[in-house]
Amino acid sequence: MISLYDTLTGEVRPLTLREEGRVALYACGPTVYDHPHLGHARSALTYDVLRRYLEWRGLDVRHVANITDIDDNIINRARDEGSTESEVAVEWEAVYIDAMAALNVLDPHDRPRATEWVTEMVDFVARIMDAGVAYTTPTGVYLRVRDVPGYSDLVHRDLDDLRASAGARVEVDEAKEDPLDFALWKAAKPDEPSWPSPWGPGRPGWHIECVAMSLGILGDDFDIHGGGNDLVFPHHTNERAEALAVGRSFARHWVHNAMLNIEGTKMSKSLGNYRTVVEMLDEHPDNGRAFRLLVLQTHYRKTMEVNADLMASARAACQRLDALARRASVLNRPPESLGPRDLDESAVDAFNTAMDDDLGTPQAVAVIFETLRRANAALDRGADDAEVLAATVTNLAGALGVAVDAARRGADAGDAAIDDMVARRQAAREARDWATADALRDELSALGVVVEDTPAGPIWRRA
RNA sequence: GCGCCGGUGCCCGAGCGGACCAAGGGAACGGCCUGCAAAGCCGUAAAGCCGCGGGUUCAAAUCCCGCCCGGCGCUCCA
Repeated sequence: MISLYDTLTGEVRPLTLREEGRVALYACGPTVYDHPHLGHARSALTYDVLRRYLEWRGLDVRHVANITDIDDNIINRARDEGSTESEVAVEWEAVYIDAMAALNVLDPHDRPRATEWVTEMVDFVARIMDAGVAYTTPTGVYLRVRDVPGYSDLVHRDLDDLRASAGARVEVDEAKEDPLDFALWKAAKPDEPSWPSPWGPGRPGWHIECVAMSLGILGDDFDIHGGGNDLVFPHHTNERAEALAVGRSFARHWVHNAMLNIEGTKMSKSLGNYRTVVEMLDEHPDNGRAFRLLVLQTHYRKTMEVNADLMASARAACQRLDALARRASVLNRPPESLGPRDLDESAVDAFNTAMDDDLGTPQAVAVIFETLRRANAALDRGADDAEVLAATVTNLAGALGVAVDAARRGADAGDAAIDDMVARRQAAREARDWATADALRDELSALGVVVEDTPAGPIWRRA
């Protein structure tokens, strides 16, 4: 049985599905107006791993991740660049999608864009108005929070308490009845993109988009709603209020991933430690995979640390995965020839047990590396179970989206020059000309190439 | 200020009442293997009182109280 922490109830509880065998998952995506940063990556990876694991367990998952392509940031960016909101959104959405692909994040089944759902949003707002829990002001349409029972349940804070701190950072709009009330529809300002509505031209409030799209695509009572824990309030709280206001059942389970720190402190532009996914990826060809492993090694609900040393150690760990695959590739039954049914049972059980318990990826990764050691030991003594153990490592890593690649000798191989040097070194070795062999190895080393001698001949890889 | 989450070895990070495993990854050191290496295996960590101080319990890293430190959130804004 798979259990997950549910933000609403504040406890780890069994995942009870709306429909047997099928999971409807909605994860909040980014607002596209700038480079995606490592926080976006962690969030996307969290739900990618959740989705992959559910599928690994045989469930049929429908994963929806939205793209917010209209909001203040986009409008400001367009204004600064002298371009249009649409151009900004299209440009940055492409960057985001490329970055996620580089991280081996599976494409969600649906990637709805806010601007394509405006009609549904207007309709949703209208129904909230009909329900009598919203009102209009010169600046837009607002939801009357006090009319929604249980409004603050998701944040686990008292309503008065919330109200008391409202406005601590942002000025309160005087026209609102209550400082907690929030915009469902924003009246158009000059030079801003707008859509027609019963309340005049304007654009949708942020929260209405996710309700309209999640309910619109997945239907009432869908299974899991996820996002960064910074979205618990106000975003998810308000989404939920909108759904409740019209009497619709919203998410059955709320999942939130934690933030990340860079060099021990929170990542922020003002501190200058703001890191984008593209920068991270550019620093090393294997960083995409290494970052995923790093994310997996910390539980998703805990703030994680990222720095250059940790990236390097994650890369080293990934190398061990590949090293095993290289050794195993010469076996009678290499890893790719064995399927999920042929794997080491104790390892798979331990892996599933860890993952079933609120996505225990750190323990799951530990199981993979313990199995890796067992596989290498079996290989050393030529034991029969080496094949199964090696395949287990590859499959379990794959279930988490970590690619294991025996052929990873530098994707940019084709380096005929290096192949040639390696061959000359091997010839020298066979002639017992150690001086020449070692000199060649030194040259290769200077090029960042490591040579490994195996029973099947030398193989090389980039350090 | 209010709410929530954290503080475990050189670094990261599991564990969250009890068999002494305080997992796993990285780094370091020793051994085996190797022509020598690399990879791999085995083993080690003369300082881990598991942030500090109390308490509960036969038993606490794991529960309770206080304190210190870090992080996140505190409406139309990741």
